[in-house]
Amino acid sequence: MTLPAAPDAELNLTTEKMEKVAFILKTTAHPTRIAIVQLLSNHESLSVTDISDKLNVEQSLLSHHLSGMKLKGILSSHREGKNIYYALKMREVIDVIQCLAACTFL
Amino acid sequence: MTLPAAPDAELNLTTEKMEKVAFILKTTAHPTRIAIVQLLSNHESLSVTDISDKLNVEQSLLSHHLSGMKLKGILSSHREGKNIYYALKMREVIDVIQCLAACTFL
DNA sequence: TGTATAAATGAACAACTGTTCATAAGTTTG
DNA sequence: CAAACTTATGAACAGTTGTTCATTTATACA
Repeated sequence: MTLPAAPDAELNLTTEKMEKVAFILKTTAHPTRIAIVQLLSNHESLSVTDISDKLNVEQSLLSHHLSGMKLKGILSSHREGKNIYYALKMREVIDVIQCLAACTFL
Repeated sequence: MTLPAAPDAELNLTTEKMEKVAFILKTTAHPTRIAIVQLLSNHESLSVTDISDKLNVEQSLLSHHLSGMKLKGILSSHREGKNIYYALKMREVIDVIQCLAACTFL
């Protein structure tokens, strides 16, 4: 299911928008973080240990990534007993990654 | 002209692909570099001074950005007399930025 | 209350990035 | 060839990022 590959649209962003775009790109630009987005795109919400197990990333490191992403508005979280569940808040990120992933020549 | 906003597709990338996606994101994640992509999406090819003038970025700094982007496969370049012209090689990057730019709530 | 489990935090540090500055290298033209 | 112009390069440095480790906070449950 690839995106429709808009045939070379013109790009016309304001400086402000460019900065915002750069911000999003930067915030997502990391294998672990992309894996997190992927996981949460398929799971509605997962606890830190869930994610840690599935991705094989050490608790503390994962926590740093998660809270960073939350801080930047990409994820949301809520506590449920002992666990804290994270969810994908900015779902547009999926589109972006999808879009890039479609560049098969990569 | 917004992208069709594929309604929450599932994401399923291999580790390798995730790394490549992260790489592209990282390579593009900078206001100046996004501006460069934008310029070159509208201009086929421009010399360094052209770009420097239009973006108001100092020559040396721009050169660093340009050669980085070239090294990473995003741009191409060729000499023509005194000037060196850069062009957008990996045009898929436009789609990505387009896509992100469509997230108006940003 | 004490112990176990889950997650966050903060210090420390290496690695990487963005930027500036001075200089070099390639090209044209007088 | 010298002078002018265009672009690249490399050193230096500040700032940011990714990671690890030890510790702390929060919750549950015996």
